[in-house]
Amino acid sequence: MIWLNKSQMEESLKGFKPSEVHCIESIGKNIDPNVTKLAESLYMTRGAISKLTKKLIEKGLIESYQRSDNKKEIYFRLTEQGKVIYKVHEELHKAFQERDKVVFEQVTDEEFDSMLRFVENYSRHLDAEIKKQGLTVH
Amino acid sequence: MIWLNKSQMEESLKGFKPSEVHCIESIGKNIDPNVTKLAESLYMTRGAISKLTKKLIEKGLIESYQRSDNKKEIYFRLTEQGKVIYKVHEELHKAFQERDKVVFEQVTDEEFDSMLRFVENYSRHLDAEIKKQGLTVH
DNA sequence: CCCATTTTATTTCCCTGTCAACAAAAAGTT
DNA sequence: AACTTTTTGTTGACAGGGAAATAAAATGGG
Repeated sequence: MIWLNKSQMEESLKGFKPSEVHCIESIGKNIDPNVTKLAESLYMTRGAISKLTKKLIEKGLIESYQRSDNKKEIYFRLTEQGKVIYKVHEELHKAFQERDKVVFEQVTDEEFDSMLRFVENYSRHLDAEIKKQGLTVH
Repeated sequence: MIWLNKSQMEESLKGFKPSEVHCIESIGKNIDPNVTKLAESLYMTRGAISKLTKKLIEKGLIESYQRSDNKKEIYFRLTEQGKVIYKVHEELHKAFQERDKVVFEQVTDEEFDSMLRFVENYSRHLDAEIKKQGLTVH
């Protein structure tokens, strides 16, 4: 086990695009993710995911596999190298959370609740408006 | 003066990309905007603005002009056609505000203040962190 | 079982915006 | 004034991602 500090971790992710890291993250977190699942979880088109996974396979960070009872869907898993990136990203995420903790700690429960309530409210409102008529939101 | 309802306004903006409308909006709001000013206000590179304005000129929505005492900077203004788009967008914006008013009215002053305070706090924190060391935020 | 429909993944084409190189003008320095 | 540096705008190469067309497999209905 090798321990890296924050800048070392950042350095080791330097060679990868945010979208690639996000894709690795999503593959690591989901169970049996396929193109469609990844597209939904990353809010991208299947076409984009198809290209992204292809690139990640070429880089040796992920690999694809199929089920014996399904010749259509293609699933992905992390390679050992991919798992390293996944871990580094996860640790880096924690480090940033730790760094920013002070700000979030100052927020009281009441304040947090009211913010959450507002966001949920607005979200519900927009969903309703979208359903009501067109597709535009703003 | 012609009055349009919301869907009619949306329809009349259909032929323009969001970036184009935003650019028109920014040109309409700023005084003597040049490429650099627009780039800053729209958080885009000068290259992107240069191409965008070129396209808007071809479409006849804006026109460029120079100052007699400055042969370098190029300013933009809306044409009559551009002003129409500007107005429609502005009205549409108001319409959406009106539509969503109910949600925002439910937020009390205290709640609003606490949200604002949090955001300012976080923003200041991130600025400080960026200054402190690298350029990364997350 | 067979055909129509749906789901899934891939590919091609296209558009948008960034980056880096460049040219021209302005500003600063000596 | 003559130079260097900075600012400003433009261009071309490039990459990322969306839309639509396509192919292949799965599902559903008769």
